[in-house]
Amino acid sequence: MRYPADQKAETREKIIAEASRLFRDRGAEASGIGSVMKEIGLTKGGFYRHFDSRDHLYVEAIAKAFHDMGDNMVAVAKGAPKGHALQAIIERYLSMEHLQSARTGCVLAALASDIARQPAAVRRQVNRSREAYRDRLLPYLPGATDEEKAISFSLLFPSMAGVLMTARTLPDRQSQERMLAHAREFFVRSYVRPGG
Amino acid sequence: MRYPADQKAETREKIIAEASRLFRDRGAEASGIGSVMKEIGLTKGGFYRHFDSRDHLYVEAIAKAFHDMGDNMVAVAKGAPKGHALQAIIERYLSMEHLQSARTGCVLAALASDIARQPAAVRRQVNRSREAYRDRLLPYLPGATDEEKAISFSLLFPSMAGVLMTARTLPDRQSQERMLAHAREFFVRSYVRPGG
DNA sequence: TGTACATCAGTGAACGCGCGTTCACTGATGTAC
DNA sequence: TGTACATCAGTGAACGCGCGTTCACTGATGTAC
Repeated sequence: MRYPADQKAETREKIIAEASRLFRDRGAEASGIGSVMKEIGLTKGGFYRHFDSRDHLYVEAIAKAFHDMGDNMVAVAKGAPKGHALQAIIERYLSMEHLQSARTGCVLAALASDIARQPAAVRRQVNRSREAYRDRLLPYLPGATDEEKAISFSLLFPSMAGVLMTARTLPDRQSQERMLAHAREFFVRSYVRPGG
Repeated sequence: MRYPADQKAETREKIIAEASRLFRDRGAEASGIGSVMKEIGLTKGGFYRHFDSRDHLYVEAIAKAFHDMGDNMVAVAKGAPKGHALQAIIERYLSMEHLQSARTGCVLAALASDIARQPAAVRRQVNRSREAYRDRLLPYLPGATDEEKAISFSLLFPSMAGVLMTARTLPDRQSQERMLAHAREFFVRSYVRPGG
């Protein structure tokens, strides 16, 4: 049957949003097209009216994850007391809430190893979303120039992603909380009050 | 046919070693039992003479990866000039050689997100190998007590793993080298010469 | 305004494929006598 | 020392399953007249 005018675009966005969540939550390889479509109430055959292949979805789902994460981090920064934006970002990133909500959390902590195994063409596209994410956060990062801020970003966020994903591997909540607490202390000390 | 006396144990070790490499290289989900067995010149049916299930192999393959990585890092530390063990470890970990050899490299950078998605029972076993790895590296980490050293470990290694895996996602060699170089500089400054 | 027709998002069955796992079988070696 | 037999690591075919992808079909809506 024919569907209302704007429905196709809406469905496409739903597929991307759901894939973005499922990929982060269960892993990209463990989340099939069938489960993505089922989750939004459609059948998997319809997927190919929106994407040429699963790989095309992969790139868009990751872009969406970077974008949503950017929204969250910018909101945290803007909600922080004056001069404490970066500290608020670090404390939110390295929180138990973030650890427990992988499906809406940082895509690096959830999928970086998987992205690293993709062909260069895919990684080139993913890199563009990563740079867009980075550019939105530059204002809150230490450094005299945008170049210095970009270096800060490419150290701080990968490091925090590594700590978050490692904490997620720990078998009990207390160890996780302890690792995150030490990391918050370290990163705030290193990036917010360097030398202080 | 019946096989020579010690062959069973040898085959078991070969399976674990090959799985350990393949899981890190291609991802755990992408490396089937068939490909592991084929790689060591056997057929997949024989796998079940050595393991009850794929999950049992998973835990052992990761333990083996931690153990081999421990051997490497201890060797690097012992080969370094006096007082420069930690610096040597950081520089080796954050090297292009390590970035390009995921199959023999750090299991956290390769598989931490995957481990995080495993049931608690699996994570408990993995955690024991991680602690064994940590304990071997304690002598080279900053801190007045073993507890402080353990905290240093659980900050430094997850952070470096995050940087390494993120660098692996970058689409070109120059960006990768740049990210690693900045990270080496930062981690040596933060951990080897804090305040210096 | 009313009618005939084209459109095309979504359905659901089918495809080949590789997965983890099972199992009857093989046959060189170790053991019992 | 020689022979008969038990052992069991590894083979290879088969299993059910879910994957990504294809495709003939459906039918409410938009368009042409």
